[in-house]
Amino acid sequence: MMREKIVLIDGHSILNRAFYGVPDLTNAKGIHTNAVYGFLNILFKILEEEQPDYLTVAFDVHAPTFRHEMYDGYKGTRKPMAPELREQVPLMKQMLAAMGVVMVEQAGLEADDLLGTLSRRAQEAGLDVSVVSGDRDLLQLATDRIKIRIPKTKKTGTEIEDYYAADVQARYMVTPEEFIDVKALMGDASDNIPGVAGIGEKGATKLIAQYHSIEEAYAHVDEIKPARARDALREHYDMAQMSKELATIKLDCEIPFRLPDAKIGNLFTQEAYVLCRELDFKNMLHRFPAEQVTREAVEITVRTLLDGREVHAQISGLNRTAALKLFVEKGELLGLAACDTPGEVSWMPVTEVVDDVFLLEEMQDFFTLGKHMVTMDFKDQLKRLYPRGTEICRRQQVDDLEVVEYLLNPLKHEYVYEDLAKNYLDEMYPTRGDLLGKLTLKKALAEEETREAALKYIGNFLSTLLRAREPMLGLLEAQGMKELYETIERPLIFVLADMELCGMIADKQALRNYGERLTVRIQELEQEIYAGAGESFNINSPKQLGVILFEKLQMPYGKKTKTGYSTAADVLDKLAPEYPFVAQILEYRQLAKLKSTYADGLAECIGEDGRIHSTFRQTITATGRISSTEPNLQNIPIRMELGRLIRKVFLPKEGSLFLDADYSQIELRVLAHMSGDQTLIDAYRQAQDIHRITASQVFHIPFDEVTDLQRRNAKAVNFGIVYGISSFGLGEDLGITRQEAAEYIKQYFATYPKIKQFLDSLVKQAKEKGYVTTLFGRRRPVPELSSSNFMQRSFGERVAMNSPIQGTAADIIKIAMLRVHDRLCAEGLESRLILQVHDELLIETKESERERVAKILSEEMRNAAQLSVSLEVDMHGGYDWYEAK
DNA sequence: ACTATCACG
DNA sequence: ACGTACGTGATAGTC
Repeated sequence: MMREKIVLIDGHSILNRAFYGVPDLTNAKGIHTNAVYGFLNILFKILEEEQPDYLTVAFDVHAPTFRHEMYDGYKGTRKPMAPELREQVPLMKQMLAAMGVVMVEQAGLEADDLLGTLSRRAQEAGLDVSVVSGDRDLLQLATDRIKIRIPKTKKTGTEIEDYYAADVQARYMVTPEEFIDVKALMGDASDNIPGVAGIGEKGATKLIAQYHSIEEAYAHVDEIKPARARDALREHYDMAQMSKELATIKLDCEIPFRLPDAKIGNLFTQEAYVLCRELDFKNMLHRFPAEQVTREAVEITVRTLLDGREVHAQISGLNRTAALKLFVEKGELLGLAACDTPGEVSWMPVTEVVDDVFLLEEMQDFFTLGKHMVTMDFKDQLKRLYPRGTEICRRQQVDDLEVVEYLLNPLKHEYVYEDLAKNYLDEMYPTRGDLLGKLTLKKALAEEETREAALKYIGNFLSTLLRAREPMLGLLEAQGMKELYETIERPLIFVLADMELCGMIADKQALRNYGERLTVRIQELEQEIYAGAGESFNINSPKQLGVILFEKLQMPYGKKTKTGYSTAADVLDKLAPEYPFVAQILEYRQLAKLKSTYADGLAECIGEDGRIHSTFRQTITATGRISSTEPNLQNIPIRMELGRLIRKVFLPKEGSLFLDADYSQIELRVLAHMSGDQTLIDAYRQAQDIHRITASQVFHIPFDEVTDLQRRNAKAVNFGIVYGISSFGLGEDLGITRQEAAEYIKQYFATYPKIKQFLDSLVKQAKEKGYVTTLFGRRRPVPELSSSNFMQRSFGERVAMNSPIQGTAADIIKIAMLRVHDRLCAEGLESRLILQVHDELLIETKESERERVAKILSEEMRNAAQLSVSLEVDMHGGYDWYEAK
């Protein structure tokens, strides 16, 4: 018969491990949650592996101090608990209580002693025991029935080291009981165990392995070698005995503990579910049963309407706002959901008689009553109703709560209705996944069993939209982002929809030819590389390549990644001059990239109209930029000639050409303006070549005598400033020492003192307020700045310096896009804005409109913002994208 | 699902 | 002492 099993967890120790092993996480309310999150992950992993019958977590009564474990568990000193960790202790206990997990803690006893006692008692009761701790001191508890488990939180996941008594012996050369004596001899400053001065880990292990105990060693003290250890033990024997007492974990404490109480029940309770939701532990929710009931404050009635007259009866609500949402899946319109009275939602599915036009008229009815529309995913709805829907909606006030939530919280990775309900209505709704699983809405609506859940989803969604609008817009205004939203983000939705619909011609045949050219060379290189390696292997596998380069061919490796040798381009670049083999690898990599991502990847994206319709995403980036996906048209090669040639496949339509305009150093100009540094402002007023003039001013050299190297260095410093300068990063980039880089930075700040002041003020603001802002009021929270982790805090500082600059530039080009788009429409031109690449706009321009469009594009980009330096624009025309750049 | 790499601004 | 430049997305390999 299988023995029963108990898992005992060292609560504070595991929480501490999790805290340092998991990157800083906060929930929507800013509460730190990483330790609780990491703890639960370890807990679940262990429960899954062990399938135990009993579970207990032991805590110390007083929050203990911890070794500073970020890099080395051994040499660290004890530190008081970080506040971000301290605040998670009660949260952790709350979570465990919610899961019905038994916790033990007792005044005067350390968790070690509780674990020691409980593990022995359980063993005697005939159970298998697992003790889970981050602390190796617990190894003295190991027997052949008591397993000590030490989790290591790595970036690749959690790995657990297991020790039965025999494993301790194998790893440390001593038995678990002897382990106590080893520790007593070597001492442990962090546990206030003095040990014997002059005997370290090695010496202690050797002595105990030989004599098996301190007492026995002392009995043979005259035989001990080396002399230093002998004298030390002789001198400090009393200290050794005292240390042993301190190091010994108690096994026989009085603890009121009854095994049946520790029986594992259902961990995934309603209470735990709610707590996980509140802590934003999204990927833990799947562990809970699907029918998990959630708190819903409002009973929502969803009426399915198949007849227009019924609809009219529904829209008499006095509310000025109507939540309207067209549900569109993969371009297919499923129906319109509407809600203008809380709790009452109408669902009008597309049927044989109800089509786009019908539903558009329903929407129009709401507008006619003077109602505002509130929705999410508005861009997709607009695209589906083009062109009539666009015309109708353009004149309305339509609020997209996804965009609003993005402005309020730009660090989110997904925007879902239930988060809005939770954050702004304090109501908990099931997620789409809870209700529909992986089904499409179409399928869920069609199936009898899932239809109710689908309607519930629609009802919850619309009801949330209707009621969340006001608090969200109120918050937006309170945070000073109303104007940003109303004049930039909200109207931009229309521009992006038009750009996506328009798309860009790509010549499929030309792409194929380009790909074939690459293939020829790739195959040549493959053969040469296999010959050079003496075997064939997968060149695309960094792992295999690393073995070939650094083991078989014995090249010196520069860097290592978590998983092995780094074979990144900057490492290989250093090897290439000496090893032609490496140069071949680099060329192969380059061509393989061009082939897979661009030649083949883009070809797959060409639609039946011969055009590529990228999706521009407005709610992704932390800084306010837009992003481009499926395909990404914002990273088409340009720096290397071979890659740049791809741009020849992008063509304007017959009778049109491309006009492409990009801002010249917009971020540095934004910096000059925002910092108000007169020297930099003047520099922009007098010279074209800003990097050269920077070099001249920073290095005190006449403008005409600046060498190319000096200019290059100045350029790197300028980039560094924009990225949130650090001497390490700059040094890395320029291949100079950190000290030299620091000297450059010092010189730079001496030349432009207001820039230093400005950047410092950004970090200060971020620390005080928790966020930084752009010139147009866009916010970027910087939670990393409150981290106790040096690396994360430094990252926060760089983010605080970079975001206002990158974000302001993003704001400016969005303004330009709106104005360009507006004028093209207003002036009845056929030319279309089709692409934005952060500081660049591309217009497919009718030949007959070339002059007018050129003027519009250049003017609107220059005048998008009035800064203390002018915004300069470089513009080119061409009959493919290569030519227009 | 995650990592490494590399394309762009 | 710690170990990085800021912001993205796509692909291939690996587990």
